[in-house]
Amino acid sequence: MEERAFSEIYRRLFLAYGPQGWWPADSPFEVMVGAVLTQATNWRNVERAIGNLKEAGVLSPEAVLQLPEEELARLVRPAGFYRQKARRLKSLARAVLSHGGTEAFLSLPPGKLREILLSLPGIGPETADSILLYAAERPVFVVDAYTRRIFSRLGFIRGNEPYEELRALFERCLPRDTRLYQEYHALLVRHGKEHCRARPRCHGCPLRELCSFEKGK
DNA sequence: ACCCAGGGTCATA
DNA sequence: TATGACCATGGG
Repeated sequence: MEERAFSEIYRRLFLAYGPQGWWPADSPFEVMVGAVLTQATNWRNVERAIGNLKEAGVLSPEAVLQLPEEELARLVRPAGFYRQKARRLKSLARAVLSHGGTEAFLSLPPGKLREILLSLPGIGPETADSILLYAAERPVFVVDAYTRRIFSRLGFIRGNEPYEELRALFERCLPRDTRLYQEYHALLVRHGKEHCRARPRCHGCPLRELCSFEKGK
């Protein structure tokens, strides 16, 4: 049904922007940390926070668990929501270690891993799936706000569907391929920032021929 | 002075 | 199921 269209959109995005090299991180645990810190937050600010963690030498589950919560909060402060994020990182680190470390944790069966992640405070479907896709490298399609906005403006969805419904839609319409999902999500974020913000800048949009949104102006 | 950013939780109806 | 308030920093 939409298989053709979804693949065509990917093709155009890749042609327009090229490979995005996601997720930008030096280790799987850094991916997990970034996934929490970037919640409703500009990536720039996340980079500062992660820089602080590296500088302090605490970018490991062991160190995060050791560090007093107030100290952790001070380090991740540039990322905003820093008190709850410090708490969230703590509980994530605790879960990782209780399953034998990052490697063992990420090697759990994907369904089981997803269940554990979702049971943690402050980890919802998008954060969990980002970890599954970019840290555990499992073929899970990540649905974020840009995905909703872009595809609703293209006319394929309303935009307010439940998370699982959209994830199922994308996974049904695309080949089950981890690299494809990684690149697709990254391209959607790139395209969203560039052309599909709340205040749209449709001029020069690589998807304009497919977009039913411009007419509404 | 606004608006927004690579969400999630909780209370309410 | 579906809104709304809240969390907080930094850039445009």
